[in-house]
Amino acid sequence: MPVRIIIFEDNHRLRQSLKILLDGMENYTVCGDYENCSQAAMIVDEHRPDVIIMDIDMPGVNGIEGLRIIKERRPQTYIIMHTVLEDEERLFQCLCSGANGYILKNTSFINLLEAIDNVLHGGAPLSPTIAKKVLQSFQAAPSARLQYNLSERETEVLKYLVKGYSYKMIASACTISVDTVRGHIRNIYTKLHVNCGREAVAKALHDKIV
Amino acid sequence: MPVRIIIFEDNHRLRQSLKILLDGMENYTVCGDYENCSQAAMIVDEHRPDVIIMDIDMPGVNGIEGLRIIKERRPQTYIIMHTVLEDEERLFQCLCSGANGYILKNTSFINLLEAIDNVLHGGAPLSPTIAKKVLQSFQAAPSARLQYNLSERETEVLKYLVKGYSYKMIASACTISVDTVRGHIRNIYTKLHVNCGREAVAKALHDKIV
DNA sequence: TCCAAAATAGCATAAACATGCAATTGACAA
DNA sequence: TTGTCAATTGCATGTTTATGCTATTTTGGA
Repeated sequence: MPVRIIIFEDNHRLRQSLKILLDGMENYTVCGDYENCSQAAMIVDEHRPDVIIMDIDMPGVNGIEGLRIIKERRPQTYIIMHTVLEDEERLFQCLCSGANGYILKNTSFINLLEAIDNVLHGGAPLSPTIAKKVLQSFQAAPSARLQYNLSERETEVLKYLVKGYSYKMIASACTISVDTVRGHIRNIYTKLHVNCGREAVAKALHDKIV
Repeated sequence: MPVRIIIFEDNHRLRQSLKILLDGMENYTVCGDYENCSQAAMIVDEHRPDVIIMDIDMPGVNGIEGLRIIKERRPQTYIIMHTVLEDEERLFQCLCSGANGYILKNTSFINLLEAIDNVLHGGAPLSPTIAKKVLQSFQAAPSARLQYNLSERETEVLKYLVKGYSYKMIASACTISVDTVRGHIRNIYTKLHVNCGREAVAKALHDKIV
């Protein structure tokens, strides 16, 4: 029995084109197409789709909200984001909300078909430039360390702060006095523009300084 | 002028096969092939390769160490990991160390060629199962929240802890007394198995609880 | 309806932390 | 050679945290 697909896309012509092309494939059937996600919950309850092609920028309930609504109710549905948007903020919002793929609209129809095939086989289709952004997100911003201009020792102390060491333990681990630890931490706070250890830890982890 | 490729691979037969196949392509030339990374620094200084195919599990200096050495000296070299290893620890070590792609060895030669082409065009080739692991890493482990069994209020307080709020500020933000905040934080520490705020923040961010 | 968990609140105390000020030493660059 | 910066140490003070114990009120299920 065919793979059930639903399309959310506010551009009427594109939506029709996708519907006709996908419906024309032997193994696929488009069981619904909509111009926004306002009825998303009801729609997935009724149609129980296998795959959803999801635009992001839609009037009313947009694709990211739709993604969250649908993943909440029916996490087994594969959702492939299909958008012109390349900004990292929305990209990572989608990834964190459970998107199974992220395909740019400049992609050929053939590649979209491959993407659908890909998710159905347990993969995660990403357009090349998207994959690159994702990979880069794992690397410390080269500026992070320089930006804050932490010295080597300060970085070391920060590392222990993140591990939850007390000042005494840090002093012992670095073989320096507690007062010196205090001094370093004081400087770390100044350089990171924070006022307490927890905030420093959060910033260190967020900016991948440690 | 052709794309210069270097292969690091300890399996002699596979290395020869890759060398012959890649060298047979019109646009590619294999300017070196080695069984481990012990001379990696010198090799890249001398050959200035465009692309490196890097195995991980090699005797002597392994592929992850090699990756780091090479990215340090010559970050513009594209390095595609080529391995049987699928464990997440090494995968994410590679990504954090600047790998430009991660291709499993069960991949066809055609797909390896596509991967090389892909990096050269600014992409990030990932085998489907790898791409899936990467995407999943952005989502909170479904167990995280349940694993620690934090209540709603505790999660809220933890969120403020991560933001560096003092107990007073949290009390004010939640419209409860400082003593109650204390109580919640006490419970959070117990549930997360930590002893101080910084450690709680680190764990919360690491496990994507907030 | 009644239990269990969650949320609330209070008090007390010791330890840890944040911050202001000051000073010495060594290394590396202008 | 001189000066800047990192690293080091000290001290003092007030604030914030961590933790022990107890107790009341809500609230969501069984």
